[in-house]
Amino acid sequence: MPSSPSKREELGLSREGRKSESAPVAGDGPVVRAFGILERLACSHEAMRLSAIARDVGLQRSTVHRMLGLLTGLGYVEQVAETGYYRATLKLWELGQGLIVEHPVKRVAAAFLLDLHRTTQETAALSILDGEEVLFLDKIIAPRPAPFLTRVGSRVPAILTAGGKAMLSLSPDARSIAKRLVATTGRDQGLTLKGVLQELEDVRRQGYAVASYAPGVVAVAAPVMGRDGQGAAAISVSAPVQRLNAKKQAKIVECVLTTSAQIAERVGRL
Amino acid sequence: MPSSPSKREELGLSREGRKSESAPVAGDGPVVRAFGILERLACSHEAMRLSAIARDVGLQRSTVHRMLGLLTGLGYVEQVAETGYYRATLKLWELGQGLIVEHPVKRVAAAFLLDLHRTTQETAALSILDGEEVLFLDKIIAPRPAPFLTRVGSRVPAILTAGGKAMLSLSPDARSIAKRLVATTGRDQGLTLKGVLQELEDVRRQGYAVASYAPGVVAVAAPVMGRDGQGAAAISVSAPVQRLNAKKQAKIVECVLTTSAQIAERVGRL
DNA sequence: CCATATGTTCCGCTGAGCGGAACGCTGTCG
DNA sequence: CGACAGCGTTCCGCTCAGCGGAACATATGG
Repeated sequence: MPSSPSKREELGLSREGRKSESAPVAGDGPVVRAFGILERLACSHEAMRLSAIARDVGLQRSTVHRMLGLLTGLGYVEQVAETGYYRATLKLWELGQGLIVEHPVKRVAAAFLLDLHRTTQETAALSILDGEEVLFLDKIIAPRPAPFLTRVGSRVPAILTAGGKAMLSLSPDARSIAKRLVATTGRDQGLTLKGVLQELEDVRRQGYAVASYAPGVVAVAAPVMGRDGQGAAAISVSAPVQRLNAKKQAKIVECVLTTSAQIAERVGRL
Repeated sequence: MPSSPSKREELGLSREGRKSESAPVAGDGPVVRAFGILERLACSHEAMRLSAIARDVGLQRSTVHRMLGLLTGLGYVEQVAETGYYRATLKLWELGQGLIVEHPVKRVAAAFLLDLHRTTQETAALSILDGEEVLFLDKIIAPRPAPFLTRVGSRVPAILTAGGKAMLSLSPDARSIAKRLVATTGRDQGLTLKGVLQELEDVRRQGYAVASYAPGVVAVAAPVMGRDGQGAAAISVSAPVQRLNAKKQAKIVECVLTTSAQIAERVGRL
């Protein structure tokens, strides 16, 4: 019954383009353009001048001006009073917050994540697999935090993180995803398809994954099994190598495994 | 010299309309309609059928169909495979998360909020004043949480919360805001303009506010002074009345006051 | 002072979006 | 079983929202 043409391409939030354009949306319809402008603004972190936006999205200044008027009317954008620069408001955040609050996995996992943090005294995180990337849903950072590269709401290529490997190890299309990932992001990491698949197999067998995405911090992750046997999500504990020894790592592995099982059980019977 | 016509009306996220329509956006341009549909979907919490959306938003089914196609292509919406229902994706959340992470006040306040929670052992929250409403930016909930009505990302009429009063007490247009609020939401609360203004005056003098928005839980809040002397934000501590006595409340007041001063100092010299 | 870049307004043109109508499908009721 | 109702989807002619070039006003600054 369903169906829909629309090619549903990559999300591609282009994390903070600094001066890179988020996408030349010229040639599309008004709706696409409006979102292009809003996204550019949302990624910017600072108020932008009209012409900067126009340049980035590749549209006429007059067009951008009108669009910004619409977006302002809708409450997604505001002008800084003195400078006249444009800036995204928090309305987007409000909307998004309403979404995440209702997310079933994140909902039940929250409490367990807190427990996990308390017993290990390290950073605990929850992530899901979306396409070839891992999306961080929640994170409880340790008092003395390690220099993490990820934050809640950010994306990372799946094979690079422990959580990503954990979920990939249960995915039926792991092979094709791994292939593409090795070809693209794995290029400079020196990853081989064979090696990756072997590792995923190991992960699947032992039930947890280990990885070091940010330099100097290692993460241990276990998949949260959905009722379909695939990995619905992954929980992980990350700690700087200095604070880690064989014994502590073993303990963390154990905690992560039991916690993931508990979450899976609660998610299973929703 | 900025400028811009656009009336910038209420945000009005219409928290979970259940079956109320988020807005009859018919008669507007494509951009406004697209956002209307997306908002409706984002507030829904469950996947919706095409015709339900069309009814709520007051548009032709064919129109909604095309719009949903666009939104799907952009990655903001997806179809549930089996049922064909439509649902908002987490892209909105990702975008919003990028915004909030960079929010200056929330950034510096986060650590202090955690301290505040640790020393008081109760729920600590950070809110800002937007128009006549208070918007909750952050919250650290106590282990045994009280039955809160608010969540991060939600809005509440300003006079009803401790944080709102704290910020209002420093606002130059407190009078006009209070007037409108008393007329609307204060109607059933039995608030009088005179009483509210008197209370705000008291709050301004003593530097903190007390309120009980959710039944059975009282909150103590202090404004975080911006460099312009107005309240840039407010921090608050909430606790169920059972856990509260005069001595503990006094301690909380003290903690909240010192914390707000510390944050203000750090925010001031950014 | 002119030169440059910006934000803003104006206006004729055009195609993206519009919505009525029709089609295929799936249930449901008589 | 056929009639019916509601749904998602597709088609198509119409039209107005959006388009962008051009002109204008207003800073910056050399």
